[in-house]
Amino acid sequence: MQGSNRRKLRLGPLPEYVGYALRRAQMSTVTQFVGALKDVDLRPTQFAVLTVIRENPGVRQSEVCAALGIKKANFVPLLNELQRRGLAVRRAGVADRRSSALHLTAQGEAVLQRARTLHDVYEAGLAGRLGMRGRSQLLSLLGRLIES
Amino acid sequence: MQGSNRRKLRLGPLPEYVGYALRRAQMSTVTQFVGALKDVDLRPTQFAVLTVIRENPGVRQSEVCAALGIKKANFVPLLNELQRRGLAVRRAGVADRRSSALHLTAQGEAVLQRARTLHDVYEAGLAGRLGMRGRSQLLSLLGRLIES
DNA sequence: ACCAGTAGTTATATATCATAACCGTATCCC
DNA sequence: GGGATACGGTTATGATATATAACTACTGGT
Repeated sequence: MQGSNRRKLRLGPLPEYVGYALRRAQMSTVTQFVGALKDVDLRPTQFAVLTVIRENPGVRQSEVCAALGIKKANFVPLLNELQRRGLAVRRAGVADRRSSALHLTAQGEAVLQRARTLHDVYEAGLAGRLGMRGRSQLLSLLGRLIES
Repeated sequence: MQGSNRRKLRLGPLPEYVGYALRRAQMSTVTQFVGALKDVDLRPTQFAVLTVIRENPGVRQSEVCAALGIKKANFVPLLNELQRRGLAVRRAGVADRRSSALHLTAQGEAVLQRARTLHDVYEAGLAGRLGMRGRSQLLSLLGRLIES
């Protein structure tokens, strides 16, 4: 990343730690993700939010938050940005006037469509490293860590 | 996390994405890590830095940065904090007066020792979810994602 | 009509991650 | 040996992520 400090350091037990390996893997994949989707300029969380809204037109903010593990307070600026960019909108709730119903705009649909194409390339790159079998094993193993 | 928005949302293709699964798994494990080590009050990065210094007494900052994927600029406040807490020290470099040689203090050694005990419990919890075989598979698969 | 709870917002603090510019020192090389 | 160049570390700064508490507006039950 910088400097040619290529004297190999001893990492001790770190490489044997699941948490450490997860951290490093995630740092690496996020970087790749951002690079792969830079044409549509979407970060992983934004991509996930758009996807959930698209799959569930009219959802409430708190539902998206619960589904993705985002705090409702942090969701506000996140959605503001998507709205500012014309990708998603808050519509007034019909039954419950406290809540807003989230929808993608036509442009949001288009951008998400394009993002998916780019994401597919990125995902294929990961699958290439893992192999088909490895990929499904990984998904299964990570799933065991997620369930709280 | 909040609200009883337990209407199951459709997540679309998200659960099939390696990147998304990694993200969720890491969110979950970091939370567990912080909880497990709250008695010694170490975050994952601090724990990793102390470990590397301990394994390589006298390392330079940039070496630790390269080994752990930390930007040198961000390493400064990180180490400042460890030094402020009396866990690590910068000693003047002997051969090269630009660099500082990093060492753990006696207290740093003690805290790291204690941290490792706590970390072992946390790691065992993860291993319990994965199984011994699953754990080593996971480490292997994550390793394939890390090599850039 | 009251009141407890919910949806969303605001304000705020901390941690994380990235870039660029800078200082002092070391190295290279003529 | 002296000047260009590179390196180690620091500072400053900005963007992003994450967490908590308090507030407004509204809901639903009794």
